[in-house]
Amino acid sequence: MDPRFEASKYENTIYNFWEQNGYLQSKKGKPYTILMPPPNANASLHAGHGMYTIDDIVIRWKRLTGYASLWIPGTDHAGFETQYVFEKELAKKEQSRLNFDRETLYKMIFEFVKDNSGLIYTQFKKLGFLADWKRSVFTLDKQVIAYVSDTFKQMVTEGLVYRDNYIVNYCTYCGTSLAELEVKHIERKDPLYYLKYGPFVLATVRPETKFGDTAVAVHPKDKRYRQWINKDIEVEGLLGKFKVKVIADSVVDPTFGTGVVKITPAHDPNDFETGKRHDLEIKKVINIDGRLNELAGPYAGLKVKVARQKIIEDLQKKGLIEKIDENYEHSVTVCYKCGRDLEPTIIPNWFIKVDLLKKPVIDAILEGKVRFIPKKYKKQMLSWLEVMHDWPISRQIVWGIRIPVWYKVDKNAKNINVWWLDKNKKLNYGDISKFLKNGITLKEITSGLQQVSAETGSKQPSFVISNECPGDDYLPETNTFDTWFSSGQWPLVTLKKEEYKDRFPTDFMGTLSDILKFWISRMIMFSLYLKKTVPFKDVYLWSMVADSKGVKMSKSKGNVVNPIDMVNKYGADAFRASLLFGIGEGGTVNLSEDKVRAMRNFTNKIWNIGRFIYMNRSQSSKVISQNLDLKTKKTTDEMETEFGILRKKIIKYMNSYKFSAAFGDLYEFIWHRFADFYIEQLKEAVTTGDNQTLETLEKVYLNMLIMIHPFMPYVTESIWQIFNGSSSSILESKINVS
RNA sequence: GGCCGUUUAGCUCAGUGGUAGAGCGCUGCAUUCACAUUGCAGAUGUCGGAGGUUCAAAUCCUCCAGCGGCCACCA
Repeated sequence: MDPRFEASKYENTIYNFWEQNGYLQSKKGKPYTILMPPPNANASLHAGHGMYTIDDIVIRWKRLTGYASLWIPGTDHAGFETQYVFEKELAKKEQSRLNFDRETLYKMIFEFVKDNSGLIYTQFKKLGFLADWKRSVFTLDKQVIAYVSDTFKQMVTEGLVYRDNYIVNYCTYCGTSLAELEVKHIERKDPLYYLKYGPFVLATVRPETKFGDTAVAVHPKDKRYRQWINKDIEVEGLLGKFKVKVIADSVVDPTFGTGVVKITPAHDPNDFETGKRHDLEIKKVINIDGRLNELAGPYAGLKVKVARQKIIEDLQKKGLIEKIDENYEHSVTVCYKCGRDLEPTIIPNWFIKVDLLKKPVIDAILEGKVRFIPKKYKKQMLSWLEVMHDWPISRQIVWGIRIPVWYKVDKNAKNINVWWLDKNKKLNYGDISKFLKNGITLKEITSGLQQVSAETGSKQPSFVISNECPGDDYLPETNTFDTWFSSGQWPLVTLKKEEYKDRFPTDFMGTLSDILKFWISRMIMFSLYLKKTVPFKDVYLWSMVADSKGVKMSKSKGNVVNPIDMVNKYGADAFRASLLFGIGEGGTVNLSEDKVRAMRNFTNKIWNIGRFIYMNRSQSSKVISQNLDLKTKKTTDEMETEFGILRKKIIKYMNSYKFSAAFGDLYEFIWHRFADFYIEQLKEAVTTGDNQTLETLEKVYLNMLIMIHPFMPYVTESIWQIFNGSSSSILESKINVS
């Protein structure tokens, strides 16, 4: 044995050994199943992925305690995320999504993802993950698309899906609407304009939406304005005089500004709700390209921010601005992806009614059918489920599973807006009837199709749900499902049919806490809806991996630790252990090179204990064992007793998922009790040929190796094979937990 | 504004009613010894603050403050 454990010398050989000898597959025994949270197909490993180690520890521990543990991997197409990355690549070539029809764009992204996928699995293997890679599932695999489409069909049939014109947060840059979870709120200073508005003065940060005002609201109990309620007022505006109704609504805070609010249902979520309550007209003045439309008169065609400046100047000229508060602080909703201001706007969307679906989820959590570790996430989950609104599932991007809907288009077709490229690659936009009347064929439109937006409500065209095109006179819905709509069905598409009998619900779901609401909630929801049972029993949430000071890693801060660098330098075992050592369960994980180095030193300590025993074993194999002297006997007895106690403690910790505590105790025992104390005490006896003591040392040592194997698989397996032969595996060992 | 978490050594963090702990860093000593990626010894703490419960509180309770997370609202 070398005087040092050189991880790089063993890791590949050991992993290949596991792979070639079927250790990635489950063995006989009681089933135990973990589904890997699918990373983005085109991702490469970052520090956060390191936490998948937790799942691997559980898989290995369960294997050693006699379970047929199985870890099924997969990758996610990550719709919005991936298209965003791809569009950035396009932009480098001075192109944009608008240059391509949707089919071409889809194919291009598909190729892009294909070129970049596979890397993360190679990296996972480097970390030693015992996953059954042959069973990998991609969320755009045929059977997944079919399953997800069937779910949609069933939900439509059961009345759980509706289309509606709904105010959504729309990112004019990314070109799609976002769910509430995908928006970010930031605090910002913006000017608050006090506008003269007929008999009133009112405060707004968005004067450019005033062309879409369809009411003015005051608080019902506000005495100042009581006389105006339900009356029309005449307002002098930039486009001349107009009349607008005064309504009373308790959303108005009489102490804010002047206590008067303009209501713009088309461009503000609150105003939209208010508008619904008072049955107000909806006047859209901003198009989804972020520009004002013809209702804005001379300002039509201007982008929102430009228009705002111009409008303010013009209002000032007309003397319609009373004052401007330049230091107004408020929170603004921005796109979580590109950081730009979101435009609340009304576009047709597909929605899932969640009221009926979320109830069983809440019950299951309350009944403890799904447990959360750490416990605080149970409360967080429940409080979020309570306020959960209907889920807008349509995204106006191409990278994803298309909503399998086809609109019937006949001679009288209308109420369907289309964006399409003609033969000359020129983008056309408008109601489909306009094009058909001008002699353009449906085929021409579909071959260059970018987007379809069908009206809702009474104007909604008829449609059929089908994966295949039902006929020549149909136009496909171009919206795709929200990524979480498909990944939410992950537990329902990863197992083989026959496995649902004994591997479902699965046992453990270890994932990052920041997708608790996006993903975990939806998986439970879909599973309860479709399978009438929860998808997994225990959810283990780990927090963000941060740098040594607890600061989130980011390229701009320059504090990113590359896991693969750490693995190459110090070994996979050291990197894995550094994510666990000295942390609280569910807290921030601080990663630093110092810590990885400390753990590398520990692997070396484990190795050298083995080296000591091994050297003496080969030397003393022919020496006849002596009678133990009393002191030596007492020490070995103590050692065995102490290890016995530790063993029970570790089992207890592992059963309650206290990985850090388990590893910490093993570290303490192996280094500071076994090596520093017992070996030192017994060294003389062993080196002078006391075989019996050496055997006891070896027995305890090998048992220790088994216990720590889930945490440090490579060094333990390497030593095991040196002691027991290169065809043996530590994974064949059994830890008796009873 | 609501809920949750957190505050312990220079740094990063464990600890849970009974003598304050680890890793890294620091100081001194040890070298043909399994390992210097080592060993031994040591320094550094009013355990955020104030009250309370208890024979006994870092640990349980109340209040306050700082930090963090989640949610809601912001014309």
